[in-house]
Amino acid sequence: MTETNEEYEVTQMPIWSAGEEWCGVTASMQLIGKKWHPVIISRLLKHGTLRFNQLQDEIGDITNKVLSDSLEDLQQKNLVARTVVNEKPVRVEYELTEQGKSLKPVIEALHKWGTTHVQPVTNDEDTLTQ
Amino acid sequence: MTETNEEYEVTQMPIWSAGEEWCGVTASMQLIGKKWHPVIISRLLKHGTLRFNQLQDEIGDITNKVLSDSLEDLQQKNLVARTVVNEKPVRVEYELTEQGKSLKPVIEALHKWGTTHVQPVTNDEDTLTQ
DNA sequence: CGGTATCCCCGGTGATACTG
DNA sequence: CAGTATCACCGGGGATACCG
Repeated sequence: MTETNEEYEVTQMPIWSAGEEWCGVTASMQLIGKKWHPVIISRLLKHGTLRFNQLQDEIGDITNKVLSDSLEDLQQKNLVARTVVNEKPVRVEYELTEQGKSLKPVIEALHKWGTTHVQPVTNDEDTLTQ
Repeated sequence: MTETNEEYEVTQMPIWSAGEEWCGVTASMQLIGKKWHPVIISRLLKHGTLRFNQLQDEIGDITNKVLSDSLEDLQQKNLVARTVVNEKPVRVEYELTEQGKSLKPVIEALHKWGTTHVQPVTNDEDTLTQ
């Protein structure tokens, strides 16, 4: 609630590194460094708006609780907005806030690097010599 | 050892999301999604080569064990190279591999977003109205 | 200097079941 | 449909001490 579009303020401590300026990398990681956050955000970036179960299907192997917790965390951080549409049955929609959308370059960088520099292992058989 | 410059192969499972193509975001997070990895990498990107204690000083609040563990992990993932210089006392240098250096855009994106969109909280007093 | 070796703790993650 | 409510686990992260 209290739809403020302000920046989320980091309260955890280790933000400053000794003798260095503010570490933006650490700051970012505190907001999106959780296991499922980047995937969730990338999904919302791609589809715009998604409902709970849609999100769950998109991601595939995430439990209710974990998805719920993650979304809650993302809301607190003002990266995701939750909208309840009073229909029958109730529909709940999730979308990125402006803050969240501003993460696009970050997610794209992650995606690009992942697809370019990481080799997936199709584990039908280990083709490793050792 | 065995200085292969190949791509690290992901062995953990949840790489594919249901009905979707390879998820590069998840892949990336499996490699650099640990708490200290991005900071370490950003430090090495900035300084090129650093010794153990230099790295520790740069980061500030990281213990021996954790830094050691993180570096070990980064080596396994072929992102960081370790060189032992036999002097007295022994000098050990860490630098990014080519793989590691290729992360530059990612780290830059994280840094830029963090410095632009996250407000640091200098906790001398809570200036929050609520 | 550049690490190991222990030990411990907490919370992120997860499985399962239940609800408005 | 969109979640809570429990309970449990496991390992990343950390403090401290020791070593070649």
